[in-house]
This record gives sequence, structure tokens and C-alpha cells, in this order.
Amino acid sequence: MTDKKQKNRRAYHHGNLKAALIDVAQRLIVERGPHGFTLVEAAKLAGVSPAAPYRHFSSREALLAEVARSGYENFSTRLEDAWDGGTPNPVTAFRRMGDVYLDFARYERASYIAMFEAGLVHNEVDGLKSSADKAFSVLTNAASALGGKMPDGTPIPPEMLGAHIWAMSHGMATLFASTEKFSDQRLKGDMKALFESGTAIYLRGLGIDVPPINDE
Amino acid sequence: MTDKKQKNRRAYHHGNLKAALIDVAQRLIVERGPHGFTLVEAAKLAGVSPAAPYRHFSSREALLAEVARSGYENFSTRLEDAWDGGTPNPVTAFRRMGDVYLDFARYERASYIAMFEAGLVHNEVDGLKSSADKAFSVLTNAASALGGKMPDGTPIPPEMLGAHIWAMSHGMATLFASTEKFSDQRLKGDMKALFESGTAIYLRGLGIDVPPINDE
DNA sequence: TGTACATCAGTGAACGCGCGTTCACTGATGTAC
DNA sequence: TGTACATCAGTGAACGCGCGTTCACTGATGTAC
Repeated sequence: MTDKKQKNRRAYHHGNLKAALIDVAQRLIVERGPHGFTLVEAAKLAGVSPAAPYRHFSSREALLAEVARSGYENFSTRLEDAWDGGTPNPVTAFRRMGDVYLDFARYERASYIAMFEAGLVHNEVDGLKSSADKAFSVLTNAASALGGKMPDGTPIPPEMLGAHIWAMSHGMATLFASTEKFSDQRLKGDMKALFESGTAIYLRGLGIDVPPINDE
Repeated sequence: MTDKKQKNRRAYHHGNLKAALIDVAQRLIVERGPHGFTLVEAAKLAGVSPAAPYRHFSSREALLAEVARSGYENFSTRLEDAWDGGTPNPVTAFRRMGDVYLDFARYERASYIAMFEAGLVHNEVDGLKSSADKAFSVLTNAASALGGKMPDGTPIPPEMLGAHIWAMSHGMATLFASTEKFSDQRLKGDMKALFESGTAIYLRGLGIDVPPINDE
């Protein structure tokens, strides 16, 4: 109620078109993919003429890039919050990050798609690469606190640990999230278990002791 | 020479249009992405009119699907060959498979993209799902021979091991293969090392002994 | 408080474009006698 | 071997479509006096 009122107060001319467009674009990106998404359709769904978006975005790609950029920012913040300084201990905090990662991939699909599957050239879009790097650095910081040793006994470089875990997470999110690509029953819908087991095994391989999960 | 002659012998009317189209499509898929690829352009590059492809493919999507399907078949065969019955021992054979995986993702990019990033609904395309399943089953068979134990001491289900490893491989191939998405220097161009270390750590976490690599 | 004007977020019509696909056709190849 | 015909892989012109983007415009909002 109060929220609506506040929205309407800003909605003099026609509304918060910019925010509305981003919102609608996210819906379209999920439904039609990053390439099926259309400025014209987004405008229509937002209830404005096809020319209106150009007041807020210089091009179709600029809107897509904004979804990605704000996605990375949001992503970084959530990961950072989940990590929470590594409390009460790095392994527990790291697991929290994993949960957040999977939730983000599942529930912020539009952002996730724009970030990782839209083929945006990060170098060419203002602020995109720095936002992406920021997200990765949250991971490497956590990895740094985790420690762990390579099979040969040397400490693992944090960015390598980060890359391994991120790759596994991303692979799961894209390969098995849609139930349709492969037939195996046992993997379906059980992303969390798949991820928990994968990371637990991996961390154990680093010599990090991973206690069994005590689910609430 | 002899190859060319044999090609020409089949090339009565205008050529092996079907094969030529697939070839050209693969080039376009790599260059423009699975959605940027165009039947009209493929026809032009193959030197035929835009209507000609319809003698061989019922639609644009059918051509894309054929690239994916034959990609899976090729992929399965290569993985199977690399596994080679698990000789001389499962760990060595498994590593060979990893190499083949990465090479496929790198050098058969068009197939890889069509298979995993084109958004083809595998259920809806004839033979696509079964080809995909076949590839995954090669992995799970290998996983089965590898064995290994979960952190809680129970044997790991082979399809879980397969999913972990596939996810990590796929994640690396899509996340870090293009040097551009993230800045970290140490990961660039070193996919093989990244993959070797990731899998070695993971397998060690399963209690499988992984000797250091003796590169030739 | 009232008026004149600047600003700014929209409109709606139009554009050029390239796409996927269809169609009636043509001409080369393969086959029956 | 020669002829008549069927087949089949192409042509090229055309279609309808929806897209991204531009343009001159309009009308509501914000501001100076």
C-alpha cells in the first residue's frame, strides 16, 4: 500500500519506466532467452510505445547490459553477505555462499542469463567487467580464508580454488538445472545435494575437514 | 587429390550440399552464435540460393539440431575411444577423457555450442536426447570403474561422480575459455592445468590416489 | 498565487533491413524399354 | 545404343513479418519571475 503510493508519487509522467522496462525485460529474457528478448515487446508489455525505451537506454543491448551489470552487483552483495567474514568458520560460511549461488542461479535467472549466457562482451560494456571481477573477488577472498593444499602438498592458490568451485557451480546450474537435457532420474531437482556433495568431496581433496551437514 | 575426385564424383548436381551446409553452419555458429546463425547466409556461403537448404533440412532449426546431434555422436565416440576400456588403469584413462573433453570444447566449438548453448529442447528433436544420453553414459561408465567413496564412507554413485566432473568441465569450458570475462591473469589460457588440478583434487577427495602427471 | 517558458518523457508513424519460408519453375541425372 | 520419361536438386522471385531505430511532435511537469 505505502509502497504503491510511493511508487505512484514518482510515477508522474507515466511511471518509473526505466525500472519497469528492466523488470519486463527480465521476464522476457527468462521466457525467450537473451536473444529472443525484444525491445519492442518489452515496451509493449510496459505499456509504452516502442520509441519510449530510448529515453532510458541507448539501445537494446544497453538494456540487456544493465540487467547483467546490476545482476553482478546484486550477486556480489549477496555472496558477500553470505560469506559474512567467514563466521563462524570458513567451511560453514563457504557453504552458505554455495546456497546463495544456487539460489541466485535459480531465482534470478534473468540476471544469471544476462551475466553468463548472453554473450555480452564484458570489455565493451561500461562497468560490466569491473562488476564481474568484483563478484569473482568475493569468491577468491573466501577461498583464501579456506586455505587447503594441492595434492603435491603446496597451498592452493585462492583464485584456483575459486575457479574450480565456480566452474562446478556454474556447470551444474547450466547443465542440470533444466531437467530436460539428460535423462538420469537421480540428478533431477536435486541440485542442492549435487552441489553439497561435489564441494564436500572437492574440499576434502584439499585436506579441508568437512563435517556432515546438520540440516535444520 | 583423390579425396577431391571422390567428392566431385558425388557432386553431380551441385555438390554435397547437405555436408557443405553443415560445414558452413558450423563456421557461422562459432562466429555469430547459435542465434546469430542464419539459413540465408549459410546458403549464400555454400553458393546456393536461399531455397536450396530446404531440400535437405525442413527448417533452420533442423540444421542446428543436426549439428548438435552429430556433435553428440562424435563426442561419445571420442570419449569412448579415450576411455579405451579403462586401460591401463581407470585414473589414467579418465585423464585421457578429460583431455578429449577439453579439446572437443575448444576445437569443435560449433558442435559444443549447438549441444549445450543453443537452447535446443532435446526432447523435441528427434534423436537428440538419446545421443546426449549416450554421451553421458560413457562418463558414468567410466565413473563406475573409478569407484571412490563419499565423505561419509559410502561408495559414490557413478552418475553423481559423472555429474560433478561434467559440471566442472563444462563450467570451465564456458566460464573461462573466453579469456575476456574475468580479469584474473593466472587462469588465462591454462585450462588444461585448471582442469587437471580440479579433477585431481576432486578424485583425491574421493579417496582415489592420483599420481602426479608425468608429461611427456 | 499566476503566468511564460524550458524541459523532458512520452507518442505514433514510418524507415529500411534481413530473416524464414513458399512457390512455380528448370535443367541435369537416372531408368525403363 | 537411343529415346521418353520420371525424379530430384537446384533457381530466383516473392511473401509477410517483426525487428531496431529515427523523427517530428505533444503534452505534462518544473521553474523563474
